[in-house]
Amino acid sequence: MEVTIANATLKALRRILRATDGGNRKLAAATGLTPSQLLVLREVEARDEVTPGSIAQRLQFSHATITAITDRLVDLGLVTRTRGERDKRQILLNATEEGRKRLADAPDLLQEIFAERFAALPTWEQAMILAGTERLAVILGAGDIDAAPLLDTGIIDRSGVRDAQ
Amino acid sequence: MEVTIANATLKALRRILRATDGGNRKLAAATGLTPSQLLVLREVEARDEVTPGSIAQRLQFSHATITAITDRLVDLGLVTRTRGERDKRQILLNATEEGRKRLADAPDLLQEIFAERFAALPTWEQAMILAGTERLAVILGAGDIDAAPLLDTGIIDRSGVRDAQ
DNA sequence: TCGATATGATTCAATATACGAAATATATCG
DNA sequence: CGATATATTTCGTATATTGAATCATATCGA
Repeated sequence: MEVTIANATLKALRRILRATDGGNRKLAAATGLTPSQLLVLREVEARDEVTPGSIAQRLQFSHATITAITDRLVDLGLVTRTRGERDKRQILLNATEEGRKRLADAPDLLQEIFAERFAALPTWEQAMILAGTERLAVILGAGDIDAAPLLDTGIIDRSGVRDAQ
Repeated sequence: MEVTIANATLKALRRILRATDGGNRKLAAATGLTPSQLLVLREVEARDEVTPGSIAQRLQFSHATITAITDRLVDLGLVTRTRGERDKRQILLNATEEGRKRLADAPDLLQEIFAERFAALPTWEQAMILAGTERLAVILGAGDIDAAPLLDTGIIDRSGVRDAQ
């Protein structure tokens, strides 16, 4: 059964995930935040006026966890809580100036790595990598990739990946 | 300087990281382990006779953390501890049968996703994605990509990012 | 050989993470 | 209005994570 292309891609992808993995901790440490705090702060800053619930969903955390982390971020003065006006059950989170600054100051690890190595590649190769990576992002991200259904409903039985050839 | 390609690639890469991120938690939950435990167990199973220290280094965790997680894995009967003979300060970790089984049973989330979506692509596109992804893995992984030196000593080309603190 | 120092691992204390279940407040629907 | 659903928080508990201190073994220099 020819699984080679998919498998090789998976293998490469795992290497990428592995390589980029440890960085998060270091990065967070550099900002004086924990990885989770950084994650949440990023989410809040990216789109203002977010509710804890939406962050929980997006980050695959429980509401309780988001509440706890938000508590800390508010204590640190990086995020503010406001009661929603349209719907008073909701809480709206916003990043403070300090919060935004903290994020802006955070060194972008991937960026650094790229600055060193990606630029050295010939343009055609850069273009190829871009194309492949974007495509992969679409595949993985398409339709709000939620692992839940896959895991919950019992793993897809198909053991072999069909491979055009 | 054409930063655009690098930037677009970064953006796509972040989407990938984002998409694959939540999965880890789900995956771990599905195996009855925590993400960290799964991470360590994988490491132990991959190469037998590993020392806690090497895992700590490889995973960017402190020794204390590895000790704690190992305690748990031993309690669960998934890993064994043995004193090293060559060097009696060392502890050698091995995965038990049960440990290996647990890993084998763990659903491979990326695999599942690929089974559904990757196979649907035309071969030429699969090939392109593979090429790009592998190249990216090399770039990111080359020379044992350790975030530490980059962050700690600010070796980076001083193009703009200043170290936070 | 001995003593100084280095290394590998653990223990300890403190904080943060993460969750489910229950509680609270508000919305919405009939 | 009352029933039910939704958004968030509170609470209790288990785990994660770290730095500092500790213990045992290695190794190096004289």
